[in-house]
Amino acid sequence: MRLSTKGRYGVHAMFDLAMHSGDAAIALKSVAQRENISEKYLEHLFANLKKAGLIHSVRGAQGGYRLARPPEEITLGDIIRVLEGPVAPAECKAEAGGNEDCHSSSSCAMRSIWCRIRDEINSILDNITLAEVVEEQRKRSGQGYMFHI
Amino acid sequence: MRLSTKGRYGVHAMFDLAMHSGDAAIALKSVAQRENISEKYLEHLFANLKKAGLIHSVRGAQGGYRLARPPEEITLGDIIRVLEGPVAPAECKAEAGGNEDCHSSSSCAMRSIWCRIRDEINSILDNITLAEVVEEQRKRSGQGYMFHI
DNA sequence: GATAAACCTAGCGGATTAGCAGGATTTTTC
DNA sequence: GAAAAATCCTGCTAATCCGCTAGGTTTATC
Repeated sequence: MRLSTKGRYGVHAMFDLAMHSGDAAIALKSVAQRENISEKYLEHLFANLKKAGLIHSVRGAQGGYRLARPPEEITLGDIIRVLEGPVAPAECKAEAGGNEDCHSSSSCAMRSIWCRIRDEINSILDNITLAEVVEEQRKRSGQGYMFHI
Repeated sequence: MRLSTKGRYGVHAMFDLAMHSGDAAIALKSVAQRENISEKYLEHLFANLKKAGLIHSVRGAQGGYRLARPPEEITLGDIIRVLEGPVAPAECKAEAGGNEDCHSSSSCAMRSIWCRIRDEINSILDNITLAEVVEEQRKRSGQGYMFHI
C-alpha cells in the first residue's frame, strides 16, 4: 500500500513545474536536477503525464514543459492515477455491471467495503492541489526553516 | 496504489474466521475453499498473521485457526499492515530525527503532505473492524441479496 | 549548421508476487 | 499403536513490475 517512485517522482516533478512556472518552458533536465531524479527515467514519466493531458511540451532548443492547467486545478490524485494506475485497494468490479459471480463467500460485503475505502482515499488525494503544496512550500521557506522540519 | 493479493486475501480470510467463529478451530483448508484462495499460499499468509499475534492456531487433527481477539478489536489496518508492510505513500523520514538532508528541493513541503496522506489513509483502515464487515455481510444475506449488488 | 531540447524504442538486473512441492511435526481418532 | 488430519517449515519458480540505462530521431533556436 505504498506509492512506487513513479507516483512520488511524478508529484515532485509536477510540483517543481508549478513552483517555477513563468513565461519560459522548463527543461526536463533542470527539474531532474532540482528534484534529484534520473533524467532518463523522468522522461518516461513526463511522456505519460503529457499523454494524459496534465502537461504540455515545447520541442527544440529552449523548449521544455509547462503545466497544462493552473496549479489550483491539478490534484495529487490526477497525477498519481496517471502514473500508478487507478487508486483502489481491490478491484471494485461491482461498478461495471452488478451481477458478477462472487467467487469468495465474503466478496459481497468486502466489495462494498473496498469501494468505500477506495473512494475515501481518492477523495483525500483529490483534495490536495499543486497550488496548496506550493503555498505550503512558500510558507516554509519564508519562515526560514526550509530544509528542516 | 493498490493492494496486492496478500492484503486482499488476508482480509478475506480474517473475515472468514470472524464469520465462522465458534467453539471449534477453523481449518485453513475450509477458509481457502470458501474464499477461493490457494491453500498453500494462504499458509504463508496465516504464518505471518500468527507471528503478528492476530490469530492463534491449534495443531493436529481437528486443529485450525482462531482470531486472537474479538472481531471488534481487529481492524483492516491491522491486517493490511502485517501483510503489506507499513501503509505510507512515501517514506515519512521526518519522523525519525528531523534534520535529514532534503535531496530534492520539494521534499520539505512534500514530506509533510505525504505524512498527512499516510495518516488519513491509516485512519480510514483503522476505523473499519472485522465486526463491521461481518455485520454488513449479515445484513446483506438477511435481506436476500447475497451474491448481488 | 551547431546545439539544445523533446521524443521514441528497446533492453536489463533486481525485487516482488503468487503459487507449488515436499516434507516434518503435532495431535486426534480409530 | 497406526492412520489420518491438520499445522508448520523450507525452498523453488515463473511471471511481472520497477527503476534505470542506452542510443538514437526529430524539432526548434541561435
